[in-house]
Amino acid sequence: MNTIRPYTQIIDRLKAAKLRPTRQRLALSKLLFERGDRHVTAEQLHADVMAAGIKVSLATVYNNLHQFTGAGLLREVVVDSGRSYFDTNTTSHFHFFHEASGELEDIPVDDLVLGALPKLPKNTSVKRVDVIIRVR
Amino acid sequence: MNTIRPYTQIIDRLKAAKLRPTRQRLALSKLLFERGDRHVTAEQLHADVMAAGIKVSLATVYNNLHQFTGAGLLREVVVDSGRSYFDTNTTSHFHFFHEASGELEDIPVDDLVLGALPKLPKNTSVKRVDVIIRVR
DNA sequence: ATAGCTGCAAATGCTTTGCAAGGCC
DNA sequence: GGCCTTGCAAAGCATTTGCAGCTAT
Repeated sequence: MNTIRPYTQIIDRLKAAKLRPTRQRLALSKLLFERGDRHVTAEQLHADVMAAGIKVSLATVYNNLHQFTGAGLLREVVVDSGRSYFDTNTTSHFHFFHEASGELEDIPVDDLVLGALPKLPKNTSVKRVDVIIRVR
Repeated sequence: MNTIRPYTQIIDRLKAAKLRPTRQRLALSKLLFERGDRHVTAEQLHADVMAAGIKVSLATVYNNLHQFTGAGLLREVVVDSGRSYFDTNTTSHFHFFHEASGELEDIPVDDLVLGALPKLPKNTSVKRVDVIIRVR
């Protein structure tokens, strides 16, 4: 059957983020957070959720991806100008980008260690460090 | 005066890249390659070249930026989905990105050393490593 | 009841493309 | 002359926004 059951765990997570567990949001959350680490584009997630039989507009997918990102449940990874990936792994880690397939792959944390950070520009603090190894 | 003199050095560089030294291409080259390291967007460069009194269309700026990139004279840096920077420094180095101003800044090579690269996915080779430290 | 969500379609912003006219070799 | 370049305007694409109607609490 195609109904999405309202999993307590996900609902609690959404409540903690002050996001109402609507039908659409629940469906998206299930796809994102119950399948392990994922790297999805808005289009892909939209296709997924439609395939699961839940009607959600693409605009709503975008809105939710950004709300999740704002709440710290997702991390946005920019690879191309013109395409954003959303990563369900919000811990500090880096990526391989496969130019041929357009896929993102996590780099195991221990496999790439950054040396000491450089001296930062005056009056700034680090918001995030992005490392992308482009392979083909 | 506003005329751009056809600098031999630049012309040779263009010839080596099999790009005809047209008036527009020369003007763009001068702005890009005679001012030290620069990080420009297509829009910025277009504004610069217009300010220098040479009429160049935005499409031509894009075309040339890509031709230069293809010829290895520039390097494209993706920071945002929806905005591309072109870097005149084509040597291996990393960047600070100032979120507030939208500016890119080179990190001195010695200031950030990458540890050993991780094991690559099967049948792949590294095309490029991008490191962006986002500060605010 | 009401603040928050959603869907749709239109708008946006950057970038690319098609094609006729122009310029370099 | 022939081929590369350019300019313009139109098209493309991913993403955002405005707003009327819906829904969770």
